Amino acid sequence: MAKNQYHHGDLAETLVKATRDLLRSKPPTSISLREVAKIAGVSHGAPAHHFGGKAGLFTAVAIAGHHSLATALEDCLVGVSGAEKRLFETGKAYIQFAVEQPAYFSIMFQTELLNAEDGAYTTARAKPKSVLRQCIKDSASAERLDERQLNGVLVALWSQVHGFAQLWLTGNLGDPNDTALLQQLSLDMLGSLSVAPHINCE
Amino acid sequence: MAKNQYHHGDLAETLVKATRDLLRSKPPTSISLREVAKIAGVSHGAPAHHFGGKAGLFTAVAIAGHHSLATALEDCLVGVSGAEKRLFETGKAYIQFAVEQPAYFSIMFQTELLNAEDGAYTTARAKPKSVLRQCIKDSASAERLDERQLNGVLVALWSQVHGFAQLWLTGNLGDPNDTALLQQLSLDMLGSLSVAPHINCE
DNA sequence: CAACCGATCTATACGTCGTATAGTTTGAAT
DNA sequence: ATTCAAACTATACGACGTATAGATCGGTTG
Repeated sequence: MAKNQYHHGDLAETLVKATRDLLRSKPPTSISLREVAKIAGVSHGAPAHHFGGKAGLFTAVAIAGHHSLATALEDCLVGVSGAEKRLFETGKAYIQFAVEQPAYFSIMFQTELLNAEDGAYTTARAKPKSVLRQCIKDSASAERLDERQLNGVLVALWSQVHGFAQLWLTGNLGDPNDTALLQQLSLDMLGSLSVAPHINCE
Repeated sequence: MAKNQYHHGDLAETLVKATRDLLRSKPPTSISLREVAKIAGVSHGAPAHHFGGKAGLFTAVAIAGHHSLATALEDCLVGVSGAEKRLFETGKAYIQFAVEQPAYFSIMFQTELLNAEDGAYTTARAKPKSVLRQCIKDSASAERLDERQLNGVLVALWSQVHGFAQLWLTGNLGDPNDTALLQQLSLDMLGSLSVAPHINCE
């Protein structure tokens, strides 16, 4: 809280927030520690003390991102009933999170920019996964699934929404600015789970 | 071919190949132009002339990667019959490509490192997509699908294998070195298309 | 055959970056 | 009041991407 140059209290969080703000307008790769430090009003050497280096700062940002994503996945379900609908909403929320803050989302999974072995990071990134898992587990027909099948569905669903997000953000599915197309494609995709089996039945 | 310092003929391709080799042992982010130039035995300013800059070189590598991926997706189907089996094999091939050369695969979709608007790049990255599309189109029951449904299935499938690849490579699904787990998870996932509808039926 | 010329590559320089290190300041405990 | 660890600054260093001017080559033209 203190505005003194030294010991201003929560520089760490300030730096994380500054990085998050920068991520709204530019990708992780083009963000420099010096730029973050300047925004926070500290010397460019300060971040290293709190985070050990650039990877450390990015890791802290990624951790916050995973917590934020997990929360978003939980919040999208308030007042939503029906197993199918709940799964559908969760998928939409995952994609929405990624699309609304592309750079924030991307840094969360760009392990070569992070201290991927950091315990807090591995713990944090397990949260969205467990929310998805619980969501699937709650679905009515999931009771018939054994642990391995449940995990298969989890991986399949997670992969689907995650892959869609990245493919969309990188322009592989069409113009990333075409929100109408995004709406259509994401719904078609989430709905195609009931279409896909036609293929399996040859 | 000439070993003279000047005009050695195909420096461009030499640089691309050198980059590809580096990608076997380190991620794109940690590769420097100067390092690539040194391997190719040229001055560190040379790459800029051929590719305009780092992004240009990476774009050339990404283009080669997409061609390579498209070829892999085609080659995996020789002698494989049955619509379901062919789709299955294509999915496996996509994942295999990504897992065998993680950095090569990742640079292909890391648009912030590339000249994403480059025509040759956008053309090249459309190839794997069209191979997938044809594969789906060839499946027996796909005849019943209209254009939009077909596209929905394409996006769903592509998203699934692509997302799985990235989640796996970033360690989100388990130890990336556990090949047995990879085998199990990928098969479970690809097979879960017939399990998923249970969820939709509530 | 000789002069030329565009393309290819080198040499050099510049600003920015991440990081390491030594020094300075602060708040709190003794 | 003094001490001390933590927080932050100041400085320096090597590596990087890029721009630019110069050197060198192959091929073409007269």
